[in-house]
Amino acid sequence: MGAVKTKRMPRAVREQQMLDAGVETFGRRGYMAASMDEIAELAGVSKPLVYLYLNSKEDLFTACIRREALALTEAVRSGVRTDQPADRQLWDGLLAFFTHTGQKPDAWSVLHLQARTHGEPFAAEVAAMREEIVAFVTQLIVVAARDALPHPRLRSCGGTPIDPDLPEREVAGLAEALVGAAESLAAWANATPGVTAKQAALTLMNFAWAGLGNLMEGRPWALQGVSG
Amino acid sequence: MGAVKTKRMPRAVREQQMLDAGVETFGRRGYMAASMDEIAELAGVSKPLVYLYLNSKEDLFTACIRREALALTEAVRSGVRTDQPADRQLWDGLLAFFTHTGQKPDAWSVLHLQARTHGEPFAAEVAAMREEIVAFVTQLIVVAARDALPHPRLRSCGGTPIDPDLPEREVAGLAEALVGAAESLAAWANATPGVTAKQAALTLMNFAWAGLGNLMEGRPWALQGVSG
Amino acid sequence: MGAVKTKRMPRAVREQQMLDAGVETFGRRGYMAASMDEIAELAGVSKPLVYLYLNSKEDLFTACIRREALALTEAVRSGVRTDQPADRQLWDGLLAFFTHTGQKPDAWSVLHLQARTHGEPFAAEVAAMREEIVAFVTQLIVVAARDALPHPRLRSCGGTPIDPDLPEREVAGLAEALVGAAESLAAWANATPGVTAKQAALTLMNFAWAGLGNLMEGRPWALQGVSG
Amino acid sequence: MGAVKTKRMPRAVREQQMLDAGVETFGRRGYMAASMDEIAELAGVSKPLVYLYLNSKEDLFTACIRREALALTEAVRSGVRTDQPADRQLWDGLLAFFTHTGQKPDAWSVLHLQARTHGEPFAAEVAAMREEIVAFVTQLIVVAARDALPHPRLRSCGGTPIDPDLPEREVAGLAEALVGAAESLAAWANATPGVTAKQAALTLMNFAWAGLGNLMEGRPWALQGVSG
DNA sequence: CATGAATGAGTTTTCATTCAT
DNA sequence: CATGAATGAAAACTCATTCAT
Repeated sequence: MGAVKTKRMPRAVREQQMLDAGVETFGRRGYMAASMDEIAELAGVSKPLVYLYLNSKEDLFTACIRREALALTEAVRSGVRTDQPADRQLWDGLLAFFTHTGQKPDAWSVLHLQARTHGEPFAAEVAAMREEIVAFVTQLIVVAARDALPHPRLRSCGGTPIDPDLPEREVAGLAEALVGAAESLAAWANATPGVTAKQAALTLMNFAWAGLGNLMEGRPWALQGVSG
Repeated sequence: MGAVKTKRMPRAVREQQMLDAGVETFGRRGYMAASMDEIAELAGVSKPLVYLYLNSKEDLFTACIRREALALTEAVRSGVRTDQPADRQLWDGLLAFFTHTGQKPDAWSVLHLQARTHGEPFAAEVAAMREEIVAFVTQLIVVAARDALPHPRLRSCGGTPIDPDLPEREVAGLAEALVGAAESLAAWANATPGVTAKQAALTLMNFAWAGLGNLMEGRPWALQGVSG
Repeated sequence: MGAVKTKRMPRAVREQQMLDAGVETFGRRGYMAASMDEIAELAGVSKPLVYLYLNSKEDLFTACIRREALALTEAVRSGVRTDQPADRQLWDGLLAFFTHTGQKPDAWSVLHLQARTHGEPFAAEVAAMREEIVAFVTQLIVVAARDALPHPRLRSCGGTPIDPDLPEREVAGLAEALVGAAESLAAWANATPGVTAKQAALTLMNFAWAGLGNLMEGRPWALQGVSG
Repeated sequence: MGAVKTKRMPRAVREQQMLDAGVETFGRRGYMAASMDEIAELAGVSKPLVYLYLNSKEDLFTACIRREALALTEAVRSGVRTDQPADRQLWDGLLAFFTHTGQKPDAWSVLHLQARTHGEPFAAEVAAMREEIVAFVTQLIVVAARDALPHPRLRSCGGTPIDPDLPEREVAGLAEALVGAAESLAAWANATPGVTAKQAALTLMNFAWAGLGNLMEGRPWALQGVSG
């Protein structure tokens, strides 16, 4: 499992091994329950070397979060081609997302659970990543509303939605819901044997796209006795 | 904040005070960072008494999770009337859910974050609650498919979906997505000042219902080059 | 050597045992070389109890310094009767001082060496005690100058010396020198077998008193080519 | 501050740079708190080189003590001309002493505080230096007793005092007191802005010389009820 | 010579947990 | 019942020291 105990490696390599061990341990045990002893052993080095290179448990955790957040956003980014229609972009993004989180469950645990559960130095780190993704999704929703599903209400929208019926707050909520659903499905797919990234993506696509579509077309869900 | 230090109370009352203190402390500090000292002090009792009644930190945490899970499901259950149409049931359930999580943020933090972040004894506890909710939502989806959006494909479905085109796995994924979205929106609503339970519920309703509807009507999202 | 391992003692007693162990260990090993493990063992308790009662190594050290500084000044104070002539007061004070430091060499090491060698939280603590002693000696010098060794220059001095020929700074220097000599002699007496407190006091009395006397009488040491 | 990082210097020079760094660091941080890392960096060399040249932290500290002890005794020795009268020799010695300690406060801290505070390998080192100074002062006292302040009691003394009324032990105590006073005044002068070496020397001269004088002349301090 | 890589052994400190009263 | 007294075990972190290059 852990790196083979090899002596005398350049610092950059050792650091990556340490981050590997950190992600694995933090992801499985949780931030607080993970001990530096265990991480060092898994990395195949002594504890002082971990401290020499990464300074502290907090810094190590932050470095893990940062590396994995970068890797995830990079995976999603490189899976999407921006010259495609919005729904295709969303599909590609989701597929890349579920593929990545499925391949690196520990990293996903670090980002999705551990980082958010342990207060401010860390939550902010992952919040930045999340905002980037939410912004990407928001953008897709807006673009979809204008290009793919043209409707008088939205016809002359610019980059930011100004339509009074679909205000910023609501779009933010939609993006939040979509991203939240994706995050949950990622955990579910990881925990449910036999669920592939493609299936997860398709499920979410089905769930979300038409709902968004109806919404854009001015046919929101409504019920008597309920007012927004 | 903590219970007033009063002497000689019946065991049941003392236990509830301890659980109150536990939920508050676990919710704010996290499971590991919460100390039994702090919890005992907040509960207004001595530490040995906490051990006498609750046995251990693990048991205390489990008891907190169980109580709050019960309270949440109970809140949702009692918000829903099963003689209503499916969409109304979903709406009522979401409203009850967001109202409850908004009123007890520490309890929600315990259930949503802490319990899932700290391994097996606890994750299972909250998973049980989650499954109940997912089952409820699944049921609503199935009922909606048959009653509210009748379609030949689903006409003769019983309590469990057996239609080959909408297999269990897919419905489970949809329910998972919906619940996940709800969970994320709960955290988002708690963290975003000015977002009410009603707004959160409406956002999710809009997002989900029409998507589900289209799906039920046999018009899933599709893209050339993508096959389920 | 250490306290006999007895169980269940009241806090006040245990704290004194811990301070005893602290003084002994800090005095012999030095502040930094002393380990909390060693102190706890010598006190006959477990380490957590030391931390429960004394909070930290720093606080423990400070408590040791404070207790021993108080004990020393108290010993000197109670050895002096203020209704006696100045030289007798000085003699009694020195005797009490050397007796005390001779009986508690570890405590003296803590005050004289360790506390001054380890920076600000501690140096200030012992500086306060020292200032009290220096003030007492200064007072004796001034009183002696007026009462016991009357001289025109000093005749009408009040509590504080205002004579331009014997300014505050110089008296402070003299007191400093006397106290410094006493401190050194205490260490010397402790290190030289066979030197009693009485002998140390007599040596210093002989050394200092006549010098102060001549000084008061306006016959300071002078050498050609040397100007103040 | 630290030595400029230059390559390829002869060993003797490098060693001096290391000792410089050691004295500065030990003097400021204390022996234990000083880290070899810091010393190596301040010296502008790598840590292994420090070990190659100086072997260990203990040896480095010892070397620092030894160099500075030598420098101090050398400074005092070269400030005194032995063809001068005893009081002049004492004056010159004190002046040289206070001047040197004032100019090298870190070195003085090493000798006066750190070396004596950290147990046997080091205390012995500085004790040797101290003994040399005490011997020099003792010699001055004896010479003064015979030459400058002749008195029947001491008339036929040789290099070592044999008079039963002024035995070795007592002279040693006097020298110890004088040296101790000097040491204290050195620290006091370093810590009190505006006190010059000359002022410190004059204060001590005034304090001590006449006392010694009276003593030599057979008029020691005496009080009824007190017997040596 | 000089250094980046590496560590064994130790430090202070905390915490869940139990007993005697 | 209730609590002050007490601890075993383990955590994060540091440091003097060495080796391979």
